Amino acid sequence: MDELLTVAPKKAGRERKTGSVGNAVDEPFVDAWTNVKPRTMVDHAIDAIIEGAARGLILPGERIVESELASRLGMSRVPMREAFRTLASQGVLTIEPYKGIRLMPVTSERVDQLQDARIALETRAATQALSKGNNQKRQIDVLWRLVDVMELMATRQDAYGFAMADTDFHRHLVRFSGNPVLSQLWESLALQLTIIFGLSTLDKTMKKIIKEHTKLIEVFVRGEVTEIQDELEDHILRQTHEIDFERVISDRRKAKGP
Amino acid sequence: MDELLTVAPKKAGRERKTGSVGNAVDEPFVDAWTNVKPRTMVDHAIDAIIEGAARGLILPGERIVESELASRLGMSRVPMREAFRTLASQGVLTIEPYKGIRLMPVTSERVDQLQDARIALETRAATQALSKGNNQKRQIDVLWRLVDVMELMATRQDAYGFAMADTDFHRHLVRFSGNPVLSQLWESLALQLTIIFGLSTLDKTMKKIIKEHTKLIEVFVRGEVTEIQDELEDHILRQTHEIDFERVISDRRKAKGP
DNA sequence: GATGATATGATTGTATACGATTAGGCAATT
DNA sequence: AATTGCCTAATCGTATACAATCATATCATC
Repeated sequence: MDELLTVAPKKAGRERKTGSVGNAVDEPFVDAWTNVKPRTMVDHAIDAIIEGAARGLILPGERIVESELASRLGMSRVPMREAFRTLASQGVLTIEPYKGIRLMPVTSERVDQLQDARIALETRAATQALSKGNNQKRQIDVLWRLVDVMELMATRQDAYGFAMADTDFHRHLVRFSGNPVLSQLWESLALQLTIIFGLSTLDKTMKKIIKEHTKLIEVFVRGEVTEIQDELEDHILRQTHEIDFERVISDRRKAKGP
Repeated sequence: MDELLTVAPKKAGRERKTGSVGNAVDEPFVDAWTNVKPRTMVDHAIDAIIEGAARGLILPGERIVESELASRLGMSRVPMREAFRTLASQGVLTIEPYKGIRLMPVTSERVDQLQDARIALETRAATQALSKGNNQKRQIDVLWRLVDVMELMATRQDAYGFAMADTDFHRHLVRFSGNPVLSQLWESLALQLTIIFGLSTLDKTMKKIIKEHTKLIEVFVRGEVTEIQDELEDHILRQTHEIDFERVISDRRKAKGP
């Protein structure tokens, strides 16, 4: 970590939780105020680590020194360690007592495992969403809007924004299951995948990806369980295969190198 | 928390990780030494909270005061808080900044959600296990042995031991997928369900439960994907329906009452 | 009586200080 | 040369001390 992590400041006041476009499945607009929680140093630390990892300031498998990062972020080691515990429990970091903390090691095998777990969660979520009839206009509109965002980002060649919209698409699909447990597990996977892939979305296949998402929506509207399951599985596996994993890693190393 | 949590002492030395019967899918016996990690205060705290919750010393939704529990376990608040962060990230606790820590609130709705997520993970795991041919003698033997344990515990009327064997059965089934990510997510669910149901397994249906597991093994051996998926889903849902949820809660309150 | 301001105690969030463990170098020994 | 023991620096784990926040009670005001 040679570069400064200029992440922390961000106002010490109160803000809302990590937002995304829409609200929950049924809840109208109630929580907009009740969800306003104080942001502690731990939250900042968590955000900083995630962002630092996604931006390649910390590479997979690399060691993180508590005191160093703490002082860099302008806090003491105590909240730092609490952030570590949270992220370790989510699979982002590994803690070895008295040895140190490392960013999760990344192999193509592990990516496959994460994607496989994703398939498990997303297919179940879609199935449950359908069985609850959560594929009506209200939900579909959200998905179409996100595809619009993806198209916008594609024309702008904004790989980061594109990836975020893609993530949001799937996040909402999972939410339509109405099962927060599924959502929470999914978020943990999404976090790890975000860190692994970072900003490195390959622009040439954006059109293809958009097409796949429109197909997903169409199938979801139709409401055939096995069909959406197969479509989702194929979609996720395609994503894995289309990413040149070794290139992502080597790009990272180069970008950070000297 | 009126009663003493006499959980902590347990020697300060080094022990191995939380054990279960067998090893991983492929790994032989290599890690028996390399896996020996130092046990820190945080580990003790985590164990104590889980055990205290499973034994009903802390009830769902109930508040936990850091300093109180810390002194009870003979440690300072710092490792205590790290344990809280870990468990909160696994859904066992809820943290509200400056307000306090609570054991997860429990409703029958949440149990359904947990079980639903379990179905997602276990059916996928079984599917993957089959596709990798991990339903050979070596794996099946493990499952049969666990059914034997269940029978032994049933004759002994040892509800706790029975529940543990049941859990181990499913744990191994998930492991046979060879996907540690699935396993990790599953452990998080198992932890929450353990805390919710605690020791309160109802003895009258033990025989029925054993029969269900033998059926599961048979179907697993046969290797038909959709069949094992359906069987697993039914099995898990039956478990949910057979448990008198309100009774579990009220028993807890009574047992702790005065 | 309802409302609002203010003080007080309990509890959480954070910083600092100290003890414990590891990793690596170097010399002594075999 | 390989092994062993000991030393030191770096880093982690834990305890303690202090600051920030919340909840409640008390009181004044209308």
